[in-house]
Amino acid sequence: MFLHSQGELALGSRFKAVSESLYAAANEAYRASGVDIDAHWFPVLRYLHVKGPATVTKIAAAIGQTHPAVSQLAAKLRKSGWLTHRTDKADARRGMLELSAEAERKLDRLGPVWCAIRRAARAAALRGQGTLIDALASFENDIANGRLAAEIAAERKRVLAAEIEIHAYRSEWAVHFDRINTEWLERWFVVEAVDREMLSRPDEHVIDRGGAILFAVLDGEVIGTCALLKEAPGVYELSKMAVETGFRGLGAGRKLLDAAIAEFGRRRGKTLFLESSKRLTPALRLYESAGFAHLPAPRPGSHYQRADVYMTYRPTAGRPHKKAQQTPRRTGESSLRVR
Amino acid sequence: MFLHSQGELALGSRFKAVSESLYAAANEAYRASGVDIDAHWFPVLRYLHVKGPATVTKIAAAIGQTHPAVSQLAAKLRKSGWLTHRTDKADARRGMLELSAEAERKLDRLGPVWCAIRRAARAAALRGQGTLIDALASFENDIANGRLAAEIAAERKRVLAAEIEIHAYRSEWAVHFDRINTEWLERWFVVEAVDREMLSRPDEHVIDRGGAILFAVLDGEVIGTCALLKEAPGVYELSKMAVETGFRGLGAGRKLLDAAIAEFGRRRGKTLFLESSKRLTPALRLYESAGFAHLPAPRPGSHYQRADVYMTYRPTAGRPHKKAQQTPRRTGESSLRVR
DNA sequence: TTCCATTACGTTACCACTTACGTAAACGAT
DNA sequence: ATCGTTTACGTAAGTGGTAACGTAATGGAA
Repeated sequence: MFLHSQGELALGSRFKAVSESLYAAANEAYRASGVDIDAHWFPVLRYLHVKGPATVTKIAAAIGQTHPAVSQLAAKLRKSGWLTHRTDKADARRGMLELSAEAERKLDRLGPVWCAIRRAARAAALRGQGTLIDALASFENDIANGRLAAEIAAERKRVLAAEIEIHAYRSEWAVHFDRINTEWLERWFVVEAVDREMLSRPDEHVIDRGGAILFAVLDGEVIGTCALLKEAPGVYELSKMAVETGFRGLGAGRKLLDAAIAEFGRRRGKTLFLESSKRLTPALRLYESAGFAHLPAPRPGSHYQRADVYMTYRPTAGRPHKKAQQTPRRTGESSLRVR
Repeated sequence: MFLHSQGELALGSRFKAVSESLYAAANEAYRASGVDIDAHWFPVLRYLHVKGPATVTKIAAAIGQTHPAVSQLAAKLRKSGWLTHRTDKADARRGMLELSAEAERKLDRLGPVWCAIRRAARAAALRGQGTLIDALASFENDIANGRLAAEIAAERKRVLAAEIEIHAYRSEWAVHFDRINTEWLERWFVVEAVDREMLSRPDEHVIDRGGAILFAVLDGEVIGTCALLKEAPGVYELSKMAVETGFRGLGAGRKLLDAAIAEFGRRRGKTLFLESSKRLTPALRLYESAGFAHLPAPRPGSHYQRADVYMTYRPTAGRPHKKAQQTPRRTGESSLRVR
């Protein structure tokens, strides 16, 4: 092609073409998943999904676009029911954009598609070797002959066919323990120094002190974590339970919780407690169904100021363990998490 | 930035943003050069400049855009005098787009700017680690802090300040000998098997047979070539004289010709001839001014079927050699070339 | 000769995004 | 308390592109 002979001079045109092809490939994947979503909406929707409600200008700055672009898209998404908008009471200029419940539910399940796109794109980018021009040419080639789209479809199939597995701690997964919990903390609270410390050195703060960390893994991707912190001999705290945005409602939370309780049993623990927040109702319902019972909050000597829920595990109070594994709930636990 | 945390998922948005920034950076360089041109026009204008007149659909296919895009741009460029349009007599559907004389003249001088853009872009790409995604991040970084624009400006200054030098043959420049002559041949005639053979192995076909190849070099970039082929003892043919598109009118052709004649003298040659075409009037005028005189074409035993001009060097017929070096002509020799 | 598929290319409508600008609220210095 | 500046965000207009369609010429095949 003529443009390729122009070396770096035509990079602008080629980047733009690649950009549009990527949007098209992503849209194809969304259509295949039966989700009525446009790839151009991704930055805004994903931002709101991961970070929670935000203003127009904040989103614009975060995703590198102008605020009119976000404003116009938001207007459209509001009309089609993806977003709700309420003006701030404190500052009448500001309007908080928030995902509708339905939008949240749709996005909660998009993880596998995103995973497929990410993998296929990464593979295509890595196949390009050498100079930028060569790498770009390889990428363009994969797009032109449909390889990228084919790989996205194949990866999607793989991921959808895979089962969620629970694995014990591996130090190479520490980064995911950090990533998933940090994302969750930023969404719902704030990351404090204590959090950063534990998340950055989980070997030291959890494993070496007699605790355990479990990972939910889907086709090789870490999508959820859960920790069992040893408070005292026989006393464990269930903590750092989080499922990655986009992989909710697949039963990962339930499997993590069951596995954590099993691990607690294997260690012949006497007391298993957790602290959480009333805001996280879906998570609380999960705990209740697994056999946790409420105690008056706060727990004496609690590490967390904002914890207004305190629960302990009472095996007889919940339904039997077996049943939990047989019929994993698939209804939207939008934020399975213990604090 | 939020988008960067999304890995390959946001590649589409990022490519698009970088693309737009590249256009902006290029536009800044054009503005600095005082050329009233938009970077978005580059693929179309450059195609016409390098390849010659073409139809809408042909251009569209070559530059990877849709034909309406080219059609609309062509309409705009026609209005502002960059293009002329004449419908084909043989096929009334087709219309040949052609650069106006003024456009040709402008583009002939843009080589230094393009060179600067190419160098700065390549440098930015090399700062990335090698994969496409790293290169993208490097570009984003250099664009954000203004480094790309600064380097384009700096390179432009360097190139503009540089003098055109004539250098003897180096085998690592063989690729440029091929590139520049192939571009030229494709523009004006067609590349035949004989051409391809000589251009791909100049050592063997020119140097080893007692000939010479000269290169015009501007700040390290090879922008022109010229060959002295040994026909027989004391008999040389001036051939393969070409200056790269975009570097015309800088005097490279004149310098190459003078250097070739000097080399001919150094070898104590008796006869120096060339074959060319009547279509290439600016080149013919250059040869005449350097001391070449017309003989009846075709030359007995000519290699070239389409050569309808045959000239030999008559030192006394032209103005003295010294003067040529003192006052290089800078008027538009749009296609300095011997065939 | 007729007819239909193909080719060339223009037109239209639309889309995502931009720049430029306007409005209103909030803020801060005097 | 006032007034200029900043912030938030909407609107309008323009840009560069696409998809879809229309039209006219061309070129076989029936």
